[in-house]
Amino acid sequence: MTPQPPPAVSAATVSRLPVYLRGLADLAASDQNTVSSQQLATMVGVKATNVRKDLSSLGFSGTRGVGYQVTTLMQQIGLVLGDGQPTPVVIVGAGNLGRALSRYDGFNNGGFPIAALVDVDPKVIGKKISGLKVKPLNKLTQIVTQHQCTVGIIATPAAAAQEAADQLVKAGVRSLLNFAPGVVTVPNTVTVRKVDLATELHILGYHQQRQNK
Amino acid sequence: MTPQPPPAVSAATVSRLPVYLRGLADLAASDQNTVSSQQLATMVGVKATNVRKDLSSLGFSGTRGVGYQVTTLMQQIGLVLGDGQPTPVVIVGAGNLGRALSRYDGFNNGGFPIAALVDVDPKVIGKKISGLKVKPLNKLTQIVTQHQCTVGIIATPAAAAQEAADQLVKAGVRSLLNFAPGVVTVPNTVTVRKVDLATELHILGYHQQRQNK
DNA sequence: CAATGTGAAACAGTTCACAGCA
DNA sequence: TGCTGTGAACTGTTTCACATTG
Repeated sequence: MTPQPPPAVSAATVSRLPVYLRGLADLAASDQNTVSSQQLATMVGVKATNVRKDLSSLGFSGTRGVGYQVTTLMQQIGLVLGDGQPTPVVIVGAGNLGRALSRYDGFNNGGFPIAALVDVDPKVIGKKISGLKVKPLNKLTQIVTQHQCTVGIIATPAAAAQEAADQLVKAGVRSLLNFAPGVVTVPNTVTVRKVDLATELHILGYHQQRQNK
Repeated sequence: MTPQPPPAVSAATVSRLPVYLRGLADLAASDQNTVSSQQLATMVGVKATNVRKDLSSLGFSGTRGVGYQVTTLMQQIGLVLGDGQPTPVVIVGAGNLGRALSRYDGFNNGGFPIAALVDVDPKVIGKKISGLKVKPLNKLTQIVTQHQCTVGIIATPAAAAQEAADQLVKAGVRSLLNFAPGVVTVPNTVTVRKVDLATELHILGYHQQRQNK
C-alpha cells in the first residue's frame, strides 16, 4: 500500500493539458512570450476560467494584468505530462493499423520512439515496415526489458486484443493504448486508454439522428 | 416547432451506448437471449447501476428478476445511434492516416461506407487506394451532394486541418471526425469529434509520472 | 428472490462573481 | 486598468439504498 500524498489533479484537467501545450507551442512559434487565459482559452476552445482553474490547480501562476509566461508554462506542463525522458513504445499487431501507426511520426517527435513492431503472423514477421523489422510475439518480454518500454500499443483485431494485453502486461509495460474494438481487462496497476473509431462514428450517428429533429 | 419534450439523453450515456452495443453483440453471438444489468456491466467495465440508469433514461426496460432482452435491446440502442440507414463518409487527406483509414473495414460494416478519398496533392490525385481513386479537393462539394455524405473525416496534417474543415462544412457535411492535431473551428450546426493520438500519449505520460511515486 | 427502476445523496466539473494585485 | 486567483453557486454524473415486481 502506497501512502501516496496525492497531488490530486483532476482527470478533466489532465485531458486538457496536452491541448494547452499545443496552443502554447503555436504561440512560442510566433514569438509571443506572454499569453492571457482568455487568449489561450479561445485558441483551444475552452472557457478562460477553466484555463485559470486548471493552471492554478497545478500550482502554476501567471502575472495579474499580464498573463502567463509562454515558455515557462510549456516547461511546467511538459513536466507534469512526463515529457523529457523519452518513453519507448512497442506496437503489437502489424496489420493495417499497426503499419499506419508505425509511420506516424508523432511518436518520435513526441518523445515516444517506437521500440518494435510485433506480430504473431509468420508471414509478416521479419518484414521491414518503415524501418522496423517485425518481431515475433515471443520476443516481446525481451524487447520490453531491453528498450525499457513502458507503453504498449494494441493494434490487433478485436479477437486478439485480450491476448495482446496479457502479453504486454506480463512483459512489464505500465500503460496500454488500445486501438482494438472491445474491452481488455488488466490488473489495475496498468492504465489503459482506448481509441475507438467505431465508437466515435456511433456517437456521430446519434448527433445526426437528433439533428433531423 | 415540434412540441416534443426532447429525449434529453446525457452525453455520458450516449458515449456508453456503443460499448453496450458491442457487448450485446457478443452475447447475441453466443446465443444468450437475456442479460442482467450486472452481467452487461461487468462485460464492458462499468457499474450495473449505470447500465440501468442509462437504459431507463432512454425508456428501455427489462424484466424484473430476469434482465433485458438481448436482441430487442440491440435494436433499440441501434435505433438511437442512428444505425440502419448507412451514412456515407468522405475522407480528406490521403496521407498515411487517410490511407490507413480507408483500409479500415469498420466503416463499411458499421454502416459508414467511404464515398471518397480526397486530397490536394496532384501527386496522389488519381491514384487508387484500397479500391478508391483519390479525388481532387475541388470535387468535394460534388461528392458530398452526390453521395449524400453527412460525415467528413479530417486526416490531413495539422496545418491543413482548418481548411479541410471549412471545405467540408461548405460542402454540407453535418459532422466531422478530426484526426489532425490541433483544433478546428466550425459553425455550431456541425458536430466535431476529435481523435488525437498525441493527446492520448501525453495523458499516458502523466499516469506514468504519477506511478513513479 | 433475483432482478429492475428510481429518488436522493455524494461527487466531479464548470461557470460565475468578484476580490486583489502588477 | 487588465488580468489572475478563488470561494461559492450551479450543473452534470455516479453511486447508493431500497421499494417494486415478474
